[in-house]
Amino acid sequence: MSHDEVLGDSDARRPTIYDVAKASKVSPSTVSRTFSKPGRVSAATADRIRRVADELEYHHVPHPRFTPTTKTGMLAVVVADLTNPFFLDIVQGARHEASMHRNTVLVIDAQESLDDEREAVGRVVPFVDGIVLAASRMREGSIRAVARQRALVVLNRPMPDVPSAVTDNARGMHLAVEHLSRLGHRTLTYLAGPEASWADSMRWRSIAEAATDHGLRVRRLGPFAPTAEGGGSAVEHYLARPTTGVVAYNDPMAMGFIEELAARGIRAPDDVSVIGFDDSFDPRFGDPVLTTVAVPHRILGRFAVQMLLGTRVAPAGRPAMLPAELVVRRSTGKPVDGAPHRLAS
Amino acid sequence: MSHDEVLGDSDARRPTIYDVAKASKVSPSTVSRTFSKPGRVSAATADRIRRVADELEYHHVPHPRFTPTTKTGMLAVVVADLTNPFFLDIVQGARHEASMHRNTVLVIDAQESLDDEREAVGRVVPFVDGIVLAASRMREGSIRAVARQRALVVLNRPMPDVPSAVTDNARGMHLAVEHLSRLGHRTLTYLAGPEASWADSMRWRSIAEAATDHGLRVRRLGPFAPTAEGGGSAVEHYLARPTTGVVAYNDPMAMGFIEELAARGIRAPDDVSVIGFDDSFDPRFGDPVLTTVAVPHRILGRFAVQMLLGTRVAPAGRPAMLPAELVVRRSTGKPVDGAPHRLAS
DNA sequence: ACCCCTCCGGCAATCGGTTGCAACGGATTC
DNA sequence: GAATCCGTTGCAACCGATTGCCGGAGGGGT
Repeated sequence: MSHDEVLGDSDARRPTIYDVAKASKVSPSTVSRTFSKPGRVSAATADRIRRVADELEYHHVPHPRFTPTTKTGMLAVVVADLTNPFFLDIVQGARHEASMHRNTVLVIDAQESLDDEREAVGRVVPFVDGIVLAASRMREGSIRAVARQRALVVLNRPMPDVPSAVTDNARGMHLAVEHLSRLGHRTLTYLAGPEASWADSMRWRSIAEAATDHGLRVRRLGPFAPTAEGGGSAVEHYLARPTTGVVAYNDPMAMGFIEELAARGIRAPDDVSVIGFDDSFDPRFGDPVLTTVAVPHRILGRFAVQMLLGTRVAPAGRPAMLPAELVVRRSTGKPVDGAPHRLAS
Repeated sequence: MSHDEVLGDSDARRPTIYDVAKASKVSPSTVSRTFSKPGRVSAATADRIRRVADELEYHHVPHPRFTPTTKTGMLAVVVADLTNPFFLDIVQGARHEASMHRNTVLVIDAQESLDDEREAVGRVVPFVDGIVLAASRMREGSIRAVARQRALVVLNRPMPDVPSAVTDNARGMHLAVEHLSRLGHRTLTYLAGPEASWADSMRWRSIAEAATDHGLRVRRLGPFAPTAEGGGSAVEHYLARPTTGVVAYNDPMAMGFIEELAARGIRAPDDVSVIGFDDSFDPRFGDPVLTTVAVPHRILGRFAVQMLLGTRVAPAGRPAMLPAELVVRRSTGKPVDGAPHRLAS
């Protein structure tokens, strides 16, 4: 991480108090005091200095002895996609907890891009007291490197020896499969999310295990983008070999999937049962309202900030585990006779 | 804005390279090189220094000659409420444009709180190259003070002599009223948003004008919180003296209003026509899908960043004006006979 | 034995704004 | 006329990490 990568070039240099001092024939300290100690400089000289400063386009920014060791009261929260309400909730939780301790949260939307994430983290690291990576796509090595520089908490991705918190994906997936099994489903499809995501591989592994436990068959489809669009694009592949039950990597995918099905005249839960993950949508919206595995998003964000600020001690060495539960709403039901075969195109 | 307000107290001082140097009996420069110039220091000394640093809990942060004049490649976007998709879109537009110029966007959610906004802006200002205030609640004086320090763009609030962009609220409101008038509505209610918001007073003024032009009567209700909850809480007051047409300060309020009505057995558009503002919701969701005044959110964000980076020159002295249009969806229709009187409780 | 080159660590300057201390000059007071 | 005081300004140190330059130590070649 070289100089130029971190900070932009300073070719278009702004003027300094020294320039202003020279131009107005006073010492730099007088210029400094003009701006930062009102009244400490005579009105006449202050006026003169201000005029010169305006001319030179010197803009004064309060510069309270910022050194690499001073605390700034700012925390960065890096998310993969701000338009996913799941992350929005994490941010809200973090923000709330931070403001209780008079800290400011800076949100960074990495847009699922590894490069953007790395660059943003590199830029922000010298200026914040701590960092929350809410769903990092970075390599473990890079994350550890950051952790050596600043207080860091990783969410939704377990990392030994780095403070981290995850939700109990295995249990959540188990509940989902059990629910589908009880309803009478025998074949499932898993709509996979980003391959770089720990949660995705964890969820796939868990659904496979749970399916075996319940004597069901499950198939993996994807990867797709973890968005409504991604879910929609899964439909075509799905219809080649449909199943009565579908579990998506996350809620936006599940919703996009249901919509695209509806556009083709296939309805949930009548023809297909669909389960999402994260409980990220406001249950007042959507049709049908999505059955989903709920994780305590807001608490995750709160947790992370508490760990950063030292309010809560992280369990040493291993990630904290938060519970998951199944929220049964109206996108799941009993499979109809003949389905899914009548769907096959 | 004093020292202590801007940066947190530094009582819990972190160790410096000087501490490490003293403890490992080398000069500070050697410590510096150990971390920032790999290979420049012999493996033996480097190891020793690293061990001492670990012991003292010195964490090295690359510190690329940061001075008040260096550009950091970071831009701050301050929004009033991140959970409002309207702001989310502005952020996306800003983010996209910024990343095209290799800049990073830091999002700050002020949660409609003046204090939080002021504090956050004060903290972030020394470290960013520019700031976008997407819906500031701050006083004009404070905003101007910030503008003197850093490149600044104000959105949704016109400010003479400060670069700003607004949407054509008057025209948008005119279209909304015209639409309702054509459908046959004769009485309207405006659900007001935050009083500190310029957009709110502008929208109220515009609807009053437009109503006069079309010979309608309009009443103002509020202020309410600019959220779904706020809209819901408006219902009670509304029902005391209902009208057939309702225009809300923004979309979340309109949605919350419709929901709460539905909970009481009153349906839009059958019993009441409701229009929102901003077109912030994904039209795939919601029931009924909201008729709303659409403003080009994403373009606003893009615009702002272009003005910050100097890619686009702002019209001097006065705010740039972006067009608004009416998106007719399904929350508006002809008023039924007898309505609204049969609603009166 | 001499020269040269490389490797390594230290000295000191630098960045830009802040601040403790001292000096200066005019006005007031004895 | 000298002592005192206060408001104003300048000098120089400081913050913490980086970096150009230099010099000493050690190795290899002739």
